[in-house]
This record gives sequence, structure tokens and C-alpha cells, in this order.
Amino acid sequence: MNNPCNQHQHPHRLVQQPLTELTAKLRQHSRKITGPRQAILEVLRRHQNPMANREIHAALGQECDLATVYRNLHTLEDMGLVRRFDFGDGTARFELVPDGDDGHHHHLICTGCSRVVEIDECFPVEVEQALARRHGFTEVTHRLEFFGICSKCQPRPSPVAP
Amino acid sequence: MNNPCNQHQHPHRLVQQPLTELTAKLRQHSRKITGPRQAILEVLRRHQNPMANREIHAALGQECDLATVYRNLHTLEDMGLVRRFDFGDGTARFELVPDGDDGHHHHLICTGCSRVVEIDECFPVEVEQALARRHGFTEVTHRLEFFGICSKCQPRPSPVAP
DNA sequence: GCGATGGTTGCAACCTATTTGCAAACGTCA
DNA sequence: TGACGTTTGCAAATAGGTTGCAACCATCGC
Repeated sequence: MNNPCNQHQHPHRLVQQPLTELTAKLRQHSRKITGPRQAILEVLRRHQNPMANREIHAALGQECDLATVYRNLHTLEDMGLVRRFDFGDGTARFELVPDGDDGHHHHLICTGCSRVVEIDECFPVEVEQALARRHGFTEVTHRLEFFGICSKCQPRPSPVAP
Repeated sequence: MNNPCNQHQHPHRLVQQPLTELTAKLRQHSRKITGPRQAILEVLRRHQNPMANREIHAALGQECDLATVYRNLHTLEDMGLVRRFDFGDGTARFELVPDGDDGHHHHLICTGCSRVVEIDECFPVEVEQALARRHGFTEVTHRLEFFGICSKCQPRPSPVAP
């Protein structure tokens, strides 16, 4: 038996019933449930890594305009259904926010092949709070991403080194 | 006696003899000591906070072309004289690297007025190393910035609160 | 000091990501 | 079903940054 999908498996975390939540949140904001909106969430649900607007648009396959993708990601971000990440390359990327979570987490990105690993470690809260207090800031958060070279991109030591 | 500069004081950290280091490093890379290069470093030396290409160009006052500013900041970054920061607003910012340092540090940025505070706290090395090991990455670094609301931008509690 | 040489510069055109104006199309609710 | 406000596609516009090219200039050898 051939698995037609064995070329790229998606060990994606389960995000159940995105449409139910979508409907609820959209209603809350008196926004409409449209084809493009559902399709975008569907695409994000199928991918484990943050996706750029362009990538989402490509995955959608002419289903809607690129401008619509941009606009909807803003909307979905404002509603907290989607979270924006910045890998410092001038392109915004988005991830579906798991239900009942604020989606705060970080990534480890390979500077060679752009592979992305999700990270659970986070900057210590106490230190962040101390920092906020010391400088008289409130509502302090952080943006944190890790960069490095993944195992596949590391130079192999040659078997017969000189 | 009037201080003509009392409107905005610059408590800038001392970066001594930038020209000596500039000369040395430029020679190392067989690059030339040009007017724009000296002027750019001079501008950075006079400002305590990260500056955008546009801002540097403005501070230079038509002394050279904006494209030249962009090109030189790449050059200076490659030589380690200047460090690039990304506050997530799509604009690169640069700071002079203190002598004999790699310039690694972070910032706390007010989302109201864009005030920038330099931060000494850093993500724990051990945790970063553990993370690298666990995922088989090498040469791992991080990009980390804090965002919040500074004291001046916080909503004042009204004297007669309802 | 002088001329050859290769790095630099100004300028204008270009690129990529993102935003916006506008008229037509669509989702909702009474 | 019809009215109404929200969305959409399209095309043009921004904004930050990059690049090709000819003129220019900092250096180095003599």
C-alpha cells in the first residue's frame, strides 16, 4: 500500500476545530466567515512551521489575492487566532495559535537551510520583571529567536583529515 | 554661561580613538579610509542609541548618498566595527561596537515613544548551549529585544479617579 | 611627487515586502 | 429576500534596501 503523502509528513500538533473557534471569534468582532479566511487557517493548520504571506498564498493556489492574504493575517492576528514571528529577514511569518493559549514561544532557525525548530525555553520571567521595574516600564514582553547551524548543514569532518 | 547643547545631552559611552581602529581594520581588509566612512563612524560615536540608515544619512547632512550609507554599514558590520539590531519594525539599526568587545547586548524599547534603553541581561548561556546540543545545532546565538511602555507613556491615574 | 590600480561613490533604476484606494461581490441579519 | 456593512480583486503606491555603471579618489610602487 502506497502512502501518497510519504514524501513529506506533517507531525503537526493537533489544533482541533479551528472553524468553530474561527466562527466564534469572528462573530465577536462582527467579522464575516469567508472562503479565504477559512482557507488560510486550513493551510496554517496543515503546516507545522511559521509561514510567510507569500507561502500561504502559494499554498492556497490562486484561491485568493495576495493582498487578501495580507489583510486577513492582520485580522486573524488582531483576533489572536494567529501569531506573527520575525526571523529578522524582513519577512513576517505566521503560526496558528493553539486553542486556549497565547502562542508565546520561540524558534531555533538554521542559517544554512532555514530549518525551523520550535523551542520551549523562554527568557526567565523574574529577570524580565526586574528589568521592567528597574527602568519603570510596564507591559514588558520580549521577542527572542535563536540562530545556528543544524546537523545537516554542518561541515562534515573529512574521513582522512590532513 | 549658556550651554548651547543643554536641550539634549549625550551621555554617550566613550569609544576612544575610533579612527585608529578604523584605520587598522580597514587596512586588514584592504579597504580604504574615505570621508563617508569616517563621517558615519563619527555620527555613530555621537549617538548613544541604535541608528537607522536613514537617520545616519540625515545626521550626515548630504555629506554622502544614502546608498553609500547602506553600503558602508554592510562593510563596517562585516569588519565588526558596527553591530546591526532589529527592532522588528522592518528597519535595520546600527550601533558602534565598543573596542575589544563583540557588542552583543539587548534593548528595551518603548512601544509608545520608541525610547531605547540598553540592557545588560542576556539569555542564560547554559540554557542556550543545552538547547543547541539537544537539537544538534552549532554556532547558536540569539536575537533578543524587550518591548514595553516607558514611564512617560504610561496612562497617568487621574487624581480624582471615579 | 607622480601615475597606475583597484576600491568607492553618486545616481538612477530596480527589487521585495507590504499597504491602500476603489468599485464590484459577498455574508448576515431582519 | 433585500439592505447593509464587510471583503475581495486589481492595480498602483510605499518603504527599506540593493545594484549597475561610469566617474572619482586613496594607496602604493617608483
